[in-house]
Amino acid sequence: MRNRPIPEATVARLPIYLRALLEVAEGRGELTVSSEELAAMAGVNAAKVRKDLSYLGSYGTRGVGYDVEYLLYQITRELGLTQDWPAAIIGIGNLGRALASYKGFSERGFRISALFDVDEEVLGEQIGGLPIRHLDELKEAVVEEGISIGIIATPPMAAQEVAEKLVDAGVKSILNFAPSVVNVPPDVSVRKVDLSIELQILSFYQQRTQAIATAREANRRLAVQRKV
Amino acid sequence: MRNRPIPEATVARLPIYLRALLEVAEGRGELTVSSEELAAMAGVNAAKVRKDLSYLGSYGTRGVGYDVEYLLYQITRELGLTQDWPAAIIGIGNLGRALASYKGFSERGFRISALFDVDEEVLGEQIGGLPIRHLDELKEAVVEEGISIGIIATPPMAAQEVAEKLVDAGVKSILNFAPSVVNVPPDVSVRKVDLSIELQILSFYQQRTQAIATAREANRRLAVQRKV
DNA sequence: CGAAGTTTGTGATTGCGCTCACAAGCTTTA
DNA sequence: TAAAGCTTGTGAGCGCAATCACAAACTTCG
Ligand SMILES: NC(=O)c1ccc[n+]([C@@H]2O[C@H](COP(=O)([O-])OP(=O)(O)OC[C@H]3O[C@@H](n4cnc5c(N)ncnc54)[C@H](O)[C@@H]3O)[C@@H](O)[C@H]2O)c1
Ligand SMILES: NC(=O)c1ccc[n+]([C@@H]2O[C@H](COP(=O)([O-])OP(=O)(O)OC[C@H]3O[C@@H](n4cnc5c(N)ncnc54)[C@H](O)[C@@H]3O)[C@@H](O)[C@H]2O)c1
Repeated sequence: MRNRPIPEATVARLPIYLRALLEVAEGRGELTVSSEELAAMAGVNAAKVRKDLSYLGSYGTRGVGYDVEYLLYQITRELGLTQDWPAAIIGIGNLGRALASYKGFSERGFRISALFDVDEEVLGEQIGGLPIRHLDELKEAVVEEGISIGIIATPPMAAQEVAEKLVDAGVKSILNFAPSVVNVPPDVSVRKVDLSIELQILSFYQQRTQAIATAREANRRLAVQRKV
Repeated sequence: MRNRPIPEATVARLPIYLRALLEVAEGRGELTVSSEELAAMAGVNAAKVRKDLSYLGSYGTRGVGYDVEYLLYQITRELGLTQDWPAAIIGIGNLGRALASYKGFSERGFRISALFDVDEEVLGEQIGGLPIRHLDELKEAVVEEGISIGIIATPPMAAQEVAEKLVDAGVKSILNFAPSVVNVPPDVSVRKVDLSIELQILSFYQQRTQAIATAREANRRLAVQRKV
């Protein structure tokens, strides 16, 4: 089992377990944690927790649970969080600024180490000690700072072009906030965060339940009418 | 087929098709579009596009493709975007401000119609014409403004409490930006956007390919050594 | 009109992920 | 030491989603 490739769905949950484990470690000084407890904290099924963790190896003890510190270390290592991941943000507008001054990234070894834009107005401005540089300097900055992650926060029209510049500079991981599809070579990972899509999914389900409620209401009225 | 419930995976892709269709409609004045073209724009497989659209009904014409305007209308209707969805943002810090002044939401009928916080310092301040109100006023605002979506942008510790207040006020759809698990009754939908998790997934895959590259390199060196 | 060319709609197949259920293996207790 | 009690690790079964492949239905062309 432990030499099998880790399923994507599992990879996506490891960060959640990591967060739960940190909470356990910092909070009550418990040394071990059961899959049941972890499951409750992560909001998933206990069997899923066990199967997920079993892909990393047999790090639990039957009858006891998982050693918190040890499991923390193993997940951290598996996710590649024992090393530092310098990241660059491209497009320093509303969203880019919020991201640039967000403290939460550094907690897991992600360090924003360069900011880029093309607007003359903002070039040179400092945010959290970092100057906004021109996108033309991207390639040299990637090499100098060892940047491994590119965060795109430009308008959608510019996203593909910026992605290509990132790829050209050697960046293999991209997080895209612009609502547009970006195409990259197969050796590059792109993940997108699209708020508008999330809202549309919510409205789909809400509309659906509203429609059902309305239909029920109509039925009820018809029933009453028939009785009268 | 068209009376079957729409699979979740399909719902998540409809907004992407919608965006692609809008691009087709506005750009070149093409009246129809093929599944192949849509697939290319959405970055997915053509068969998937056809199957997805078939859940909405048979809106295409064989040998021709899909009528752009008609399909636009059908997807819009299915996603519930023919009506307005007033939303509230709770937690007006770095991220909340970026969201509050984002123009992109209104394009699809999402309207930010109230802002909430608990910090005395920011209460009363105006952002984009909206005042920041105290969280205690949430319930009355939800009723008055007909708010149907709650966007949580508070620190993680406050997220569960805020979610409960939203639920209590009657909100059935929640978008959570705080890195924490929130539990809600089964009739409420929660979607989460967690940037830190996205970065960790990226680092997992990047570390993995780096590890492979390093292993190859080591092998190569051993091979050279053996030859010498 | 008939044949060739397009493109949809969908049955069939395959693969992936979730859940269940339980043996294996540990701790505690007497 | 033996029995009872927990909790892990994982095989088996099931359902959802992706892909394939092709008949059906349309358009175009000769
Ligand atoms: N602000 C939000 O809350 C929010 C929410 C959801 C999605 N988004 C998306 O995030 C992206 C950024 O949003 P925003 O509100 O910060 O927009 P913004 O207009 O405030 O900022 C965009 C920035 O990108 C810069 N830019 C433009 N073209 C560029 C290029 N080719 N290279 C580098 N920089 C370039 C601009 O100069 C500007 O500073 C958009 O795609 C938007 O749709 C934003
Ligand atoms: N800023 C980012 O780019 C970013 C990125 C990823 C995730 N996040 C997450 O988004 C959330 C907000 O981030 P931020 O950077 O805007 O933080 P922030 O500290 O700038 O803002 C948080 C705001 O929430 C308010 N608040 C606190 N408790 C509250 C309560 N109980 N009810 C209502 N409001 C309350 C605070 O007064 C403050 O105004 C955090 O959970 C953060 O982890 C932010």
